[in-house]
Amino acid sequence: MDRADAVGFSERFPLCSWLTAVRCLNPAMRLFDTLSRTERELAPIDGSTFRFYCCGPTVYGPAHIGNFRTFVLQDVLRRTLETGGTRTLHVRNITDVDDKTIRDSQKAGKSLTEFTSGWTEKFHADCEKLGLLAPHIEPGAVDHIPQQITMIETLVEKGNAYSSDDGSVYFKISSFPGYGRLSRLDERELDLGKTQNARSSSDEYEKDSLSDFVLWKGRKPEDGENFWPSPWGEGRPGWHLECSAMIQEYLGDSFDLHSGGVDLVFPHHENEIAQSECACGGHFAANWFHITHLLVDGGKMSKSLGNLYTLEDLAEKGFSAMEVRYVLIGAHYRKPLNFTFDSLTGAREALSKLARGARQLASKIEPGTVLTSAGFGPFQAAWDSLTGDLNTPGALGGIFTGLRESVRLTGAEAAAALAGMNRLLRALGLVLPEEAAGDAVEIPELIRSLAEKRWQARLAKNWAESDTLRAELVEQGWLMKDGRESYTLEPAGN
RNA sequence: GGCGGAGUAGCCAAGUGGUAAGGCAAUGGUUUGCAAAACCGUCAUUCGAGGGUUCGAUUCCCUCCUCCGCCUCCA
Repeated sequence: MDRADAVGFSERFPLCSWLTAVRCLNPAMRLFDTLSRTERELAPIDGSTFRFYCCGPTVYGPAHIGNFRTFVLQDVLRRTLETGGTRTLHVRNITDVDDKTIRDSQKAGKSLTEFTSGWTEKFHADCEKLGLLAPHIEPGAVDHIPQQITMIETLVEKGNAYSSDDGSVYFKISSFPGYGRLSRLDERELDLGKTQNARSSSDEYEKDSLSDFVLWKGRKPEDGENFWPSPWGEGRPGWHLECSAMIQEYLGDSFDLHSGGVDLVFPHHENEIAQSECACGGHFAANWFHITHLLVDGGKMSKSLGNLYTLEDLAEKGFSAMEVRYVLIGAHYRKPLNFTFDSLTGAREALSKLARGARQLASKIEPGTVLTSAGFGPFQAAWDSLTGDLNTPGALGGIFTGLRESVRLTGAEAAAALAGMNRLLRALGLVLPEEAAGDAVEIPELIRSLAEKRWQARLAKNWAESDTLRAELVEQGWLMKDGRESYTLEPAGN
């Protein structure tokens, strides 16, 4: 199957020799598809570029590490595909108009755009710290109002949507038989009939069926300045429709993969399928990739429990974004991941162990050797884990195992192993700590002189004074480590 | 209540119808004036509980317990 596919690829692209070679060595990866509930091989449906869409953040505050679990795993998926020689087109939106962005921008006394662009910038800064590749296209909903209106018009024309008296437009779920397939919603669960309580409920908009969802929201006073003209009067787009319209704009009617957190399966993605397949008439996404939620200390993350962390919160506690990334890829994406501070500390140790391993491997290679090997050497098992349903913890384990195996390697074999390891690290998006990272820390003059005093005492074999001074340094929060010819100082207990 | 997912050593976690990867922590050793760091070694007869199928199950089936997610705009 894999081989046959590779042959087909080379026939289609006879000139892409290096790409073909990579593909032959590393056949396309496999990934579990939420809709079909099977593991499937990921191959671009257009034969050249793997085009995928990720539901991005709603920019009304800082993203937390739970959000980033999703974005990091999406990043690993992209990196793995690219490492395997597949070209990608990555689209991730910014949700910049919805109830929360409007509400909070008003609270902040800012315009919606001013408010959301601030949080978008913050999001980008966090992404960069985490080593996330920037999407090729990052559309915002506000910039795509015409496309959204066009899609709604199409749905109304086709009889899949209807407008109500208050200027809102709803999608008629009963017009799409496939509704509920992704989330396995039993039809009995849906209230498909016209009900009286729909009209009399506290719901703010008028719709025929309780299950019907809004495509366009008629203007309301609390929207403030945030409304746009439309054939149904002034208003703003519904959240679900934003994604469908932007997907059609940048990826067309059909594309390779759609992704988001599990919570988006229903109703968001279910609704997207309904809108897009009714409006465009084709098959929407070929694959669905959903990332399970992060737990903190075994439970749900929430502000009230005080366990909702942002990168900034963790940085204040002395943890780097790369350490956070390591923790986030430390569990399989379809299983819950329990985030703890112990695992963050563990990530620090694990990362420096990887860095030592890489340095040791590099030390066995002639300087100037070009790492051209296309294989993975002792890290083949790690690569197989990664390309087999994106098993990131399996891949991490495989790197450590491969590192142990490569201890015996020399020359060209060591070079090939290092090339394989680097390729894996790139796929996982891990950047290893530099050897002398501690040098960046500023050491106060008092500490310097204490350390120097102790070093002299130690050279004079005055152990008692030496130990007293070291204890004093610890009290000041500094750890002094003796080397053969000199010493190092680092902040203790971080 | 409905649907979906998870329970593997102190912690974070892979994995498999044939007898449990890896990381952290812990611990023994080498080294060090002593430490730290580094390096070498040890570390689950057992995979939530109880049944069943099987030559054999942690892995398949059933029941139970616990936890988590979704059930209309939360990644």
